[in-house]
Amino acid sequence: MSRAETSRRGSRPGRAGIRDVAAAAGVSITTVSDALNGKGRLPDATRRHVREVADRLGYRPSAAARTLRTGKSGLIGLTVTTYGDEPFTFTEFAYFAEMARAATSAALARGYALVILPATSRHDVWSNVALDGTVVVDPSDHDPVVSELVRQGLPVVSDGRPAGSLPVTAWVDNDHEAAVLGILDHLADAGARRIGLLTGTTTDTYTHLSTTAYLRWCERVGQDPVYEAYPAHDPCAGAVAADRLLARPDRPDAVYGLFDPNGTDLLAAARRYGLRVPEDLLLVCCSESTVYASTEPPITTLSLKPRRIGTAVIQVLIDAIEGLHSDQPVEQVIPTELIVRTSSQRRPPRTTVSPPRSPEGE
Amino acid sequence: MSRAETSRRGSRPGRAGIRDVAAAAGVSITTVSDALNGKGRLPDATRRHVREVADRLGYRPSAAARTLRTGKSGLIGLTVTTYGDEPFTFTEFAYFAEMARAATSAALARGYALVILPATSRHDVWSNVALDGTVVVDPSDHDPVVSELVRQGLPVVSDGRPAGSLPVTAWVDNDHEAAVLGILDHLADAGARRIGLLTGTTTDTYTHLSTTAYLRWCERVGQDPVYEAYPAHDPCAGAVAADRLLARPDRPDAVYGLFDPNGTDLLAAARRYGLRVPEDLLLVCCSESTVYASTEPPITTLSLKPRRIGTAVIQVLIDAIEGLHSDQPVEQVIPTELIVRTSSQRRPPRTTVSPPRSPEGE
DNA sequence: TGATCATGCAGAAACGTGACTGTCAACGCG
DNA sequence: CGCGTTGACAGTCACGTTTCTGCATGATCA
Repeated sequence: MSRAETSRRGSRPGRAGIRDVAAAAGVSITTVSDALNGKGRLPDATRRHVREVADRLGYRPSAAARTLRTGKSGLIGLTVTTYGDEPFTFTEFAYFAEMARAATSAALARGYALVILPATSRHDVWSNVALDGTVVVDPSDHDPVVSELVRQGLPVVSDGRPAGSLPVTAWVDNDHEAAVLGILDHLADAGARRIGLLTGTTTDTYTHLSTTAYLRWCERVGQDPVYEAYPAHDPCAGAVAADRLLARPDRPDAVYGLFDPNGTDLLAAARRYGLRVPEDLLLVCCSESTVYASTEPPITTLSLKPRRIGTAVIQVLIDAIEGLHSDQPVEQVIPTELIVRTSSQRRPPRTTVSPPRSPEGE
Repeated sequence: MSRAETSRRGSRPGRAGIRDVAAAAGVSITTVSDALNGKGRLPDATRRHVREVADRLGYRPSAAARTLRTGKSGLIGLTVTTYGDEPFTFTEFAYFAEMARAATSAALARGYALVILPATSRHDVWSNVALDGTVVVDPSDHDPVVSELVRQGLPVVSDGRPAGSLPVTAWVDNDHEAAVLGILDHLADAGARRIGLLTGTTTDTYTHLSTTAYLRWCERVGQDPVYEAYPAHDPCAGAVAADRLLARPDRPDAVYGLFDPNGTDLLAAARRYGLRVPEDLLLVCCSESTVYASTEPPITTLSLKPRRIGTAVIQVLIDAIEGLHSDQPVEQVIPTELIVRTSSQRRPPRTTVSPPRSPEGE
């Protein structure tokens, strides 16, 4: 029965199927499949011949059919808990962008592609895409999507240790407690007497762990906690909270801001109150943005190394997908990096400013 | 033949198939399919019953099987031309992030999801995912991936008008020429006598159109062009080029920077040379970043409205996918927005924004 | 020389769904 | 009462792969 060539006339004229290749090469579809996938036992001559014919016909195997047959789609879901309507979160934006970039790159290197999906539980979208696994960034306590995916037997790896009893397959995170303690010690070493904190009102683990570490440090060294909390998803609220923190009667002489925009917010607030940085106020914030290298003055930042996290998350997830999870632990901790700049050093290395060369005094 | 329940024992125990639902509901799989998809003619009682049983079993239709059958996957590829190894480009990063966010949101609203794919022509990844269409951001002259996709009959919509004879289905872009002319007029209105340009050495259409518009404007008003070009993908090269521009003997008294980081670069360079902004130097740059609202001084920026572009690209693409392209043009121009701040106003307290163009100029 | 075995390939069964076709009863109508 | 019509479903094929099974053919060996 030669229905291959004839009955396919109704399909896309530009797309050739495996049967067309088989007919053109004078072999069976089994041979074509084996030749192209490197399976079976075929002489090199046949293999080369089939590949040549396939190339000539512009044959591309149907991803849908392959997925249906093999059960593997090569797709990995990427989702971020969102605080608003947008699919991405606002606050950790530079972090997420870097992390997503590294994750995309790492996945691509192993033959997988990333699908951006909403954290909301929209069944119609989630169930319409065949996933091999999912990356969840900063999952909330009882994320219904995560539970559903795990229930379906899909591996789920989270960026950020899961809160509560979220049944993720594995997670990758920083040691936020150690990072905060390191910063506070760094500020104290630079001469800070009263260190304030700009934190969030959200209940995610990052905010929680960092704030707890701050409070414990304060207790240890005998300092009264000085902090302001604000809803981290509101960009304006950060500026207001920074202003409030510096307007307090017990004004801190050093501040650590947990979120990316806090550096500029605090800098602007300091200017308003006539505080010089770092002479009157030491500043550190957690950020991946490069703008803090060229602010006036440059601001010391804590990098959570999103590139490394994104890469690690993907490696762990794909290992789980391919059944290579072996004996390594399913919990991975990535070290943070403190990028020390002028804003946290009481004695800044006076940079010599080159004199302005004015060619024609204006 | 009741092989449905028995032969499926080898599959995932957590996943029920349509046959399981049919058996549990006491109907045929046709009825299940019709009931869940709203097709056929079924009494509401049967429809509700089937849906209830499906929910109870946690039935989720196989996306792969549905894709194979219907030919639609609900997936849209998103790719960006890359200048390095990373899948995303560096320079237009804030732009791309905003655009991708809006595109994701718009796609989700219509039941589609976005797949991040590399611009490189890696067949093994591209052909492993079943796409309904693709968004290409700033495609290069003769992108082989685009040609291949179009050849397969897939709709391709580009962000940025295609260079050369790239056979895209449709495109969405700003009017870059008008934007540049508007900025130059704006700077001239503010008192600029010699306006410089910080541009790129790349050959993409954005850089090309903008630079050409600048040169034409210079010719029209009789000013010698003063510009520096640098490879836009190198973050350090921007700072060097900004420095070089302000070190020239024919130093401009106003500069427009085509790329996102140019604002901070130029500001830093101006500080090095003791130039006050805006008194000695007027500054505008093209950026989507919010940091320019709180720099010292705040910098006037041109926004390309990536949110609107991302949304428009997705709408056009999905219309093409679903065959709704109707009679509207396949080329859509999104207006830019000039966000005027202190850096481009010689008299800061002036709040009223001067009208953009004066047709009776030189 | 017949049994064993590796080689090179073909046939056909799935994968899970959507859609087309067919069947059977009930019903209205002349 | 016979007949066309319609509602409510069931059976079955096809989507395009991968893969299991199996059949020839020639080589090797006891």
